[in-house]
Amino acid sequence: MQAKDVLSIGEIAARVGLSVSSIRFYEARGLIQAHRSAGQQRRYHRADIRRLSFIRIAQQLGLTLEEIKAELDRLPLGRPPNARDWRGISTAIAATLDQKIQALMKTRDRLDGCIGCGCLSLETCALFNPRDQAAKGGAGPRYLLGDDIPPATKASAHD
Amino acid sequence: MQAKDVLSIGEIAARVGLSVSSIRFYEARGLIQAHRSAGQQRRYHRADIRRLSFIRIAQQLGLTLEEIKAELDRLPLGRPPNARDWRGISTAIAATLDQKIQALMKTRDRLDGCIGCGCLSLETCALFNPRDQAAKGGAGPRYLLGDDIPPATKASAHD
DNA sequence: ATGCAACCTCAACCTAGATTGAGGTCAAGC
DNA sequence: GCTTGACCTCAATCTAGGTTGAGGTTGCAT
Repeated sequence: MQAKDVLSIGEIAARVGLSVSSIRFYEARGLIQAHRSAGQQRRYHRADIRRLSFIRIAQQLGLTLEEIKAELDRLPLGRPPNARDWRGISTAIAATLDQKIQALMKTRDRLDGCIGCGCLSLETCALFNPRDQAAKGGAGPRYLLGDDIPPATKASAHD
Repeated sequence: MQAKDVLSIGEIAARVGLSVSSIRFYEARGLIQAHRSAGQQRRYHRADIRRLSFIRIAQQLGLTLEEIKAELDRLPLGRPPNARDWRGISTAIAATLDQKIQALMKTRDRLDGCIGCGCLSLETCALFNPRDQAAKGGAGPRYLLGDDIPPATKASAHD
């Protein structure tokens, strides 16, 4: 297990369990950079393994690439990040996760109330109220989980 | 407030707080049906208000349209669903939600362990382990939340 | 010095969940 | 009976997060 300091994209992909195409995609999105060989092939440092692994984990945790980029942008520029740097941003992400869990539990409780009260009877039900916008605007269940709520859409619902 | 029994798509859209285009989209996806006027315009029944509202709520709860369709398909066919029918599927959804919360909390705990153990040190870390596939395969954070885990992808990671 | 796997770019395609626009029809009020 | 807003279909576009393929280079081992 010789400590190889410079890796090709295929090598680093195998190391972190990502596809080559994803890594190029992340580069296009600004989450990672590579320097190039004389023939324009991407070359990575050992430290990039950690960076890519972090991306993978953060995705498992439900963060968008935008969010992940925001965290990564807080890493130091001049030197490779150390354990403390990583611990810092992991802690930040744990907090984000907590918020998402809280939001989900709150919603769960509301649903409970709705079921309990013989609800789904409209008008009185918070979940059924059209003015109670939450799921509009993007793909996926994201708003629900604690992200920005987009400004109310046109739905002129005067029921 | 006259009880109108038949509604146009614009009317029902306003009632439930959805856009007209979404409702057509849901129809294309098989979540709702309309009968048609002589001139091919969609006509909805009062009972469809509840159906569409349910779709909205279930989305807020983070279900995909596929999942929502699966629930709706369990409603009776011959008659309009009653309160008990709705209560039944709401309960089912509460259970799904619980699973998602559990999964999220478990992941949160794992992250905690990782931070605590001075982790992010690779090799030993469960979250950092490439073989620990979870976020691959589709869009969004969905697998994480307890959905099907897709079969392991090619990543030949023999680190 | 050559062969071939791995790399390069760029464009097209994919799913989910829609919105927007073009071009055309319906129906209700005056 | 005509105007006008609401409706119709169908195709294109969008975001997120990628994959796939075409067509063309690089670079390492023999």
